[in-house]
Amino acid sequence: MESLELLDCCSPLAREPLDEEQAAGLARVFKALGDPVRLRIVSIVASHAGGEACVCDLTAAFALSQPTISHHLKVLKEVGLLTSERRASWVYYRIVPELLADLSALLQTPGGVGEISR
Amino acid sequence: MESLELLDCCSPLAREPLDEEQAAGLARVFKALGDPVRLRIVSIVASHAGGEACVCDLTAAFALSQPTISHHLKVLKEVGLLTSERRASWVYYRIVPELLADLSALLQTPGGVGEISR
DNA sequence: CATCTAAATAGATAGACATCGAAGCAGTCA
DNA sequence: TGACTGCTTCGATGTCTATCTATTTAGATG
Repeated sequence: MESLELLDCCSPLAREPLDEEQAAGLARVFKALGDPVRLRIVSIVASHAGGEACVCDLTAAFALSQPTISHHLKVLKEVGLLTSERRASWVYYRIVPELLADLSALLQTPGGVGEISR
Repeated sequence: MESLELLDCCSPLAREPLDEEQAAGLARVFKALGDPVRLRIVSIVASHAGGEACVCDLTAAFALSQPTISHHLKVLKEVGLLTSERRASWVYYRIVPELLADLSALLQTPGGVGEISR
């Protein structure tokens, strides 16, 4: 897992243009979220009791093969949105709230909704 | 442009799992942001003087052909992240801050960063 | 009108990706 | 140890997409 100081700190998109490197790093994360199945996986994990879900919970939630779910989990983990931990027979996935918070801050319209335009 | 009540209202990802339809709609938007060029376009437009930029501003910022930039603008517009307006010979693009704000709210960790895990 | 410039569309192509079944790996348990 | 279960990895495949060049559309202007 590569480090993910994509944002120096909470700078909103609108303050200044992203340089190529920042854009490349952030785009990887958004691309990971840019699949309906992965978005649902994230939301299922995030809202699951205890803040974690095992792969079996997830495969049960989709009409997709288990390897496909595993693939999506790998993608989400590679960009730093999820972590995993094996306990006994099961592997549990958790979200990384810091990264979600970073993305949230990035997208925040400075000064609040509707202040920039309109 | 289809309507975009993707979020009933600012509900964070973690409150409850997204249903298929919500996930599909949101994933389209994240996918649009999931390309480095498009992310930079959004940031350039958002941070540009007056809150708008013409296509010529954007083509000048990339080592890409004009049709390629046009393609990316179309994608961003189709998911509702940008609007465009023609004035004289030029077409000006603006961001839609409401949608960015919705996404920001969606990704917000309920209760603040780091409260859920760790 | 003829011409020029800005932007969009069309068509082609190479690379990426979501998905599957099959095979491999890792723990558990009798 | 052997068999079983949960998950990951591998390899193949059909679809999607980022990019290009060429063409077209739309305003402006002489």
